[in-house]
Amino acid sequence: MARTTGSDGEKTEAAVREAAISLIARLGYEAMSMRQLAAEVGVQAAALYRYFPTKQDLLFTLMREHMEGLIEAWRATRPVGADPLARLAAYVENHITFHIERRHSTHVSNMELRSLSHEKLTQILRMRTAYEKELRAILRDGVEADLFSIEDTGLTAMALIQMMTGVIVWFRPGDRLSIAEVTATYLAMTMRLVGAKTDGASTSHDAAPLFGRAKDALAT
Amino acid sequence: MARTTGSDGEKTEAAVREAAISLIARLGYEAMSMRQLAAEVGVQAAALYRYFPTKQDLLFTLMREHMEGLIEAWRATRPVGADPLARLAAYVENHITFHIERRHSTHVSNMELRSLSHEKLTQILRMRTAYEKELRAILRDGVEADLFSIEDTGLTAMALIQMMTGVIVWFRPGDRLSIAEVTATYLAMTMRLVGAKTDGASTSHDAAPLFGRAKDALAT
DNA sequence: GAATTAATTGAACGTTTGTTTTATTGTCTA
DNA sequence: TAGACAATAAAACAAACGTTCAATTAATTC
Repeated sequence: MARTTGSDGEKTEAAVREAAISLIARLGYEAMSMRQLAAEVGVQAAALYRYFPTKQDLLFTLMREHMEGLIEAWRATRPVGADPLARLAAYVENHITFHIERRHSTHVSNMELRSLSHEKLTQILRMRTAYEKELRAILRDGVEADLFSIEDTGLTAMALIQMMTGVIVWFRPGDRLSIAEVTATYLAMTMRLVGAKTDGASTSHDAAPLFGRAKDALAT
Repeated sequence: MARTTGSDGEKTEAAVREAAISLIARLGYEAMSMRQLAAEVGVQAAALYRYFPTKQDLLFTLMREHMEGLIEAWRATRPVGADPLARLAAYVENHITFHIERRHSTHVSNMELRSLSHEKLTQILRMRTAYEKELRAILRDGVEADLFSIEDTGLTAMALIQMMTGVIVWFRPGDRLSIAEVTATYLAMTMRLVGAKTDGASTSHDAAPLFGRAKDALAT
């Protein structure tokens, strides 16, 4: 046999991407075989090579698009010119919702970096660094404006990102908490972590009002 | 050829463990071949099967021992009967130093869970849950004693563990910061994150004194 | 110093791997 | 309706995989 009735290149390629993300997230890149992926799509293994020259190119494409999506999402959301507090809140919200909504894709991008060639790895890490740099800038501005109390900007940025991305390890859609609730709680934790000085006389004792406001902000 | 001069079972087994941790951490479990591991040890692939019945058994042994070591380290360090603040500080210090000192082993235990059979996975997860339960108990006690301000104990415990374990992603021994400095900074961040009420009138503004005390505590 | 045990080699097994090649069929265009 | 092109199947490739087995030698025991 050969070409099957109703076959369409674009649809097949999309199906390959989707199946690959799910399969790599579940089994790992090395453990997933091209035959397995092809079977999931409902096609022969050879057909995959019409869309991706090699297995590693497929992985790279998935990762690149994930990072591009993340950076684009932030670019579209970030409140330019706003105060560091609002910018930090926007960063946290964007980061968490993006990663929860793309759990599988995030898993792939975080776990399979070592399967990339040096050259491709560099490309992905460049994007990642650019994204993280935005958070460091927010923290630095906040410290300069005397809004945050931070010992080490770089270290705090890494700690925050690890904490936020870690959500996908335990969170499952349809859990006890909604995405908005999780995001609100993480936002409150973030604000305390950076020692944020909220409007007036709020001390470390009463995180509740901050928590409340975070929730409101997300409800819109 | 056959048995080589000076060969010793115990030494070989230890060398296999060590090489396996390093190799799996760098390449991943699936990507590492038994022949590669054998070459690193300076032995033929068949010799490995004298010590570990299968490749997966080797992985499981490494993970089990890592978890046993972590739990034992905490058991030996934990200040029983102390107040939640001191217990939390001890937990953070133990967790971070343990993981930094065993970066490779931690990488293996965190990244290769999916390569375990259902039965072996359950065993590892049981240990992990028991360890995390300790942190949740500390947080709960702290909230009850009105020492912490936390929205959700379980969620906060996960966030803290993700944040702390994440250290191994970016930290390299011999970095700008020493292990003690990193631990001290993470301790300060943790205390703010849980809204810890320090001795007297400390608010969210002045984290510096807390930071200073954390450093002192670690210097001993 | 002979017998026994411990440690390892080297070759081989059947599978599975990523990838390539060739042939075949559906779909679109003129 | 003929020809061009797109999309796939089927078979084959060499290489690498985890693992087993029999043979062999070093160390230990008696």
